[in-house]
Amino acid sequence: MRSAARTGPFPSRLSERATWLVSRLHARSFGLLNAGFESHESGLRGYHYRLLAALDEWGPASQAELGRSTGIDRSDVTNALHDLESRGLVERAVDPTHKRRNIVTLTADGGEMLTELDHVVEGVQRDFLAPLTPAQRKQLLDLMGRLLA
Amino acid sequence: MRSAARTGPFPSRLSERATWLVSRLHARSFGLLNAGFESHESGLRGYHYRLLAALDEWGPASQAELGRSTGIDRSDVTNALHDLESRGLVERAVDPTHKRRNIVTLTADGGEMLTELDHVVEGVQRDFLAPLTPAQRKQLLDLMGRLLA
DNA sequence: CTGATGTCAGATAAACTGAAATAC
DNA sequence: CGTATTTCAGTTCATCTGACATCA
Repeated sequence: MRSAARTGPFPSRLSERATWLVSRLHARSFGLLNAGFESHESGLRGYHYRLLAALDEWGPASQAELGRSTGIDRSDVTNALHDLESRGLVERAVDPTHKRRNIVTLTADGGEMLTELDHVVEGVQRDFLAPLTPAQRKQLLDLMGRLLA
Repeated sequence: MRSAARTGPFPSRLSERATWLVSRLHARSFGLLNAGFESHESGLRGYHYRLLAALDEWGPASQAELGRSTGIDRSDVTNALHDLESRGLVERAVDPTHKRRNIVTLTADGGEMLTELDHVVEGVQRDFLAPLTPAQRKQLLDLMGRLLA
């Protein structure tokens, strides 16, 4: 093994690479999420949850704003919102002040669905963070939030 | 916004969902990594780096072991190793004690390539962790490591 | 026979690209 | 004209599935 011979400001060990750790964590949380959504049988997936949660957290928004706040591509926002609208979980109305723009609003049904999906995500988060103490969980969420701020 | 009305052991805000944070962080680090590998012009990507780094970190291994330690699927390990072998960065030899198994070894050229790619990944890590203090970076890597242990 | 391994062909689905039409 | 929004069609690429032959 060559790593022992290296020196430098950053670790050379794969297990200390932030990119690798994040990638592995993503794979795990993604798998847990998919299993959770699958078991819920609503047919909704990560994209849909993200959009519902964003509408709940930040209120009505245009599709472009939703895309920016959730990190979902504008064209994928369109597709996912189409699914949500056809189920009555969101409503799209033309913005009177800017007729090209849609104002997307969470409906009552959408709120209920979000609450259900939230339980799924809560369960996933519980499993995902299980190895950590409550203080460590808080710390991790805080640090990840700082990175994204 | 409905979130203010919720109560429970876990946050209802999207920005405090571990799954969402990890997903966003992954997207960012993935983008940075891709840009880094692209600029390096070696034609190698994340898979290749992971395998080279795993061989460096844990020494020669079978393909199945590599798959388990890196989280890469067996069939993808086969493909990526084919690329690496054709460039002389790794060598594959049949395990004399188990003829179905290949022992994969990092070559000298592979070690040099890894060092180069490591510089790319170091740069990415520097950018990625820039918002955090050195102490916070250490803490984050530690917490992520615990989750994966 | 059971189980692990390496290989191959193909499917899946999130993420991205490019272009068009509309509105400011 | 330049910019932003929505939509559509198609692409990319990491990841996963299923099957098969080989060997302990």
